[in-house]
Amino acid sequence: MSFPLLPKSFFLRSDVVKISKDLLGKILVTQFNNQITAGKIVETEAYRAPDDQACHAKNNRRTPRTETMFLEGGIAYVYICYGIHHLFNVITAPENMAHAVLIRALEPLEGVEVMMERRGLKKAESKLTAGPGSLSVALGINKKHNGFSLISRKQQVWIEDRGIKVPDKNIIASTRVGVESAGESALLPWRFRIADSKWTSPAK
DNA sequence: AAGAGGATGAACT
DNA sequence: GTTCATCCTCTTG
Repeated sequence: MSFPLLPKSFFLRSDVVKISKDLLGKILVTQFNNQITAGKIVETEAYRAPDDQACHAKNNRRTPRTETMFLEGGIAYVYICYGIHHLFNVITAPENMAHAVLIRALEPLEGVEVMMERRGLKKAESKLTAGPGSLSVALGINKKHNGFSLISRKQQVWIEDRGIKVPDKNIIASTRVGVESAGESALLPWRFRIADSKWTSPAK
């Protein structure tokens, strides 16, 4: 079986909020050491420079870390949070527009045994892949994948479209997690979850 | 060169 | 609900 990948044009659109919703129901796949792990995206957050003050690249701030965000859409942005957690984002929009979608939770589909082993869990409970730090561990994603292309299978991380449609009425929008210090931007309803999924991280 | 703080998660009480 | 692990990045001096 071979499902189509999301085309570059999917990522190059300028509305990162729309893309965040469109990514719900898509399949994030990794293949490291010939082990496939895959999960349906059930929770995302949009980050949009320059106006969004919760975004690392707010006010188009360029640093060695944020430089990835200014690259052309269709690549991964992975950074370390709190010194421990590797957070996986999808970069969108054309070059020099620093937009990103944080993937916050997955519904495990393939390689569940591998994921459980990586997470040190004995059961496929929701904490296996709920929360951005957890899903990165489950899929084997870490900082070294920063900048990897998502639009081919060659760099072991990609996103498939398996034809799952998530209607608007099944999408819960709410404020983003952990951005309280971002002033007015903290109020933006840019966190999106699939309403009937048990695999998302908890409501606030 | 030093210090503060962070797009979290786990283990507590 | 609270604490804290743990370290990289950025700012300041």
